[in-house]
Amino acid sequence: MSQPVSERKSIGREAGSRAQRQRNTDNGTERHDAIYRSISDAVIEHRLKPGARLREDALSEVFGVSRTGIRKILQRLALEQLVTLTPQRGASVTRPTADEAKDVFAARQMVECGLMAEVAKRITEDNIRELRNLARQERDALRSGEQSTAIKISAAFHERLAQLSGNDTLAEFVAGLCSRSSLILAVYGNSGHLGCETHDHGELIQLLEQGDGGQARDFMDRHLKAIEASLLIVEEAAEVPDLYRIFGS
Amino acid sequence: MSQPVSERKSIGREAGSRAQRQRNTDNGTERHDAIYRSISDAVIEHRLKPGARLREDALSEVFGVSRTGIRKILQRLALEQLVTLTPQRGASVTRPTADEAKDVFAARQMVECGLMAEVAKRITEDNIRELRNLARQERDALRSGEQSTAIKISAAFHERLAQLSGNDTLAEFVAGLCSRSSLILAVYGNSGHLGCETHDHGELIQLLEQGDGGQARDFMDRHLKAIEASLLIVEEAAEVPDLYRIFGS
DNA sequence: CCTCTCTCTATTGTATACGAAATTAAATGA
DNA sequence: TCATTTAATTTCGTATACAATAGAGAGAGG
Repeated sequence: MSQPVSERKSIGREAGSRAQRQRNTDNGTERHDAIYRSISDAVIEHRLKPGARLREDALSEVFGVSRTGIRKILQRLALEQLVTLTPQRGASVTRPTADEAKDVFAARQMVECGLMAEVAKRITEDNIRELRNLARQERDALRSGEQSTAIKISAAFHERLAQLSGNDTLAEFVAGLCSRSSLILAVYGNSGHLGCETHDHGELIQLLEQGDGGQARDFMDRHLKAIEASLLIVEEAAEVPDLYRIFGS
Repeated sequence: MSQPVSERKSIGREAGSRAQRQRNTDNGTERHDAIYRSISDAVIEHRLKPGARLREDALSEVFGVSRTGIRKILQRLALEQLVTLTPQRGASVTRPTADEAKDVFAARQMVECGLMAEVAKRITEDNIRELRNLARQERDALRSGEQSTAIKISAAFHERLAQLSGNDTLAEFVAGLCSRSSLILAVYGNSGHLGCETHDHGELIQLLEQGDGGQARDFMDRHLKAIEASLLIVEEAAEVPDLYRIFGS
């Protein structure tokens, strides 16, 4: 369980090497993007659990790309805080701390709520349709019990919403926050009571359709507060327990 | 001027190679960080102008590190939007567009203003002293006509302010925005009328010292609006001019 | 039986070499 | 004289090889 990748060490070893040799001709950027998304999704959907080590060799064998490319991807993931890169020990899926969770949700509350007015102003019929579509997919995933898929789609919903504000910088920031939130939900989430309530997003869309930015903002505020409140934040053990304090002097 | 680095091509060529070979023993991360800061500062202080190409082997010769390390640093800078990495043509200092400038300042307004209340609550005597120190340094730099230094210190001031909120995620975001702002100021800045007025920061510190979060927020709002208003945004030429529209049908 | 130390292996960090793509310059034809 | 095509040079993208380090495991001593 702690080495989720190395289980498949033997998959496509020589085949991978050959494939990548030939692929040199076509556009490598796409391939790297695909791998990036692949790992990112695995982390977000909790198929790679926090703390899992991501060895460069193993990844390069699985994806048939040399370590150089993997390192690039890993660095990108590290800057998004999805993986942690410890200096001489390699990469591992980040294990978000309670503080981090608090910060991320505070950030989301500030930015996403702040964006609602602009979104309500700029939203079009097409956008509404698209959002409804996402909300429906999320509901379906939730019904069929695919929690991780639901979490991913929920993140995509919030991400798209931020994009509609027209501010690319803030949209990108929100996207990063949503990814991290997915990870946080995967760790601290109460499995019985998933992050976003099913009907929440639908209601929000309705408010936006009416062009009521103020109410949308308030709704988003409650929505995010509700998600945060649903987290099971356990006070984590200190790295090195303070035995003196615990056992008296 | 368009190849600001290659002028010094011959500096420390073999010496660099030897040095790095030996330096393998001590911590290489520091060296990379130093190079990163070096380039970052050069961009922020406008010694490297927007559009300037950053050739990998030129940088590797200047800093005495192999291209591999340079690439890593360049990617980090690219993710912070300080340099642009065009697929098959290498790295260059990003030339912020007017839209980007607008987005960045909108983001700063939302986040930095939103943070003021928390900052006012948490600020300590030591923090006040530190901020006053920065404000003084900025004033001095401005008096001696060192605009680029003043811009850098001003960014550091805003950055530190955000850190005091205790929300690391938002603080990092603000730090990135400040770097980009420096670049924007370097491009669109009216040289007669530098971004932050000298007395502004001092006044802000005073409001924070009094613990008046509301007023601090309003002040920051005006402050950022003033900076943005001071920008000389020229409508940029479209990549490919629409000749039909210009010359009639 | 537990703990401490030493060695060895596994994994990362860095440099270098090779191959591909793009831009530039020159040459030739219209 | 200008445009078009081709060749050459420059620069990036990727793989591989080698060096260094941290962690695990075994062995010895208490």
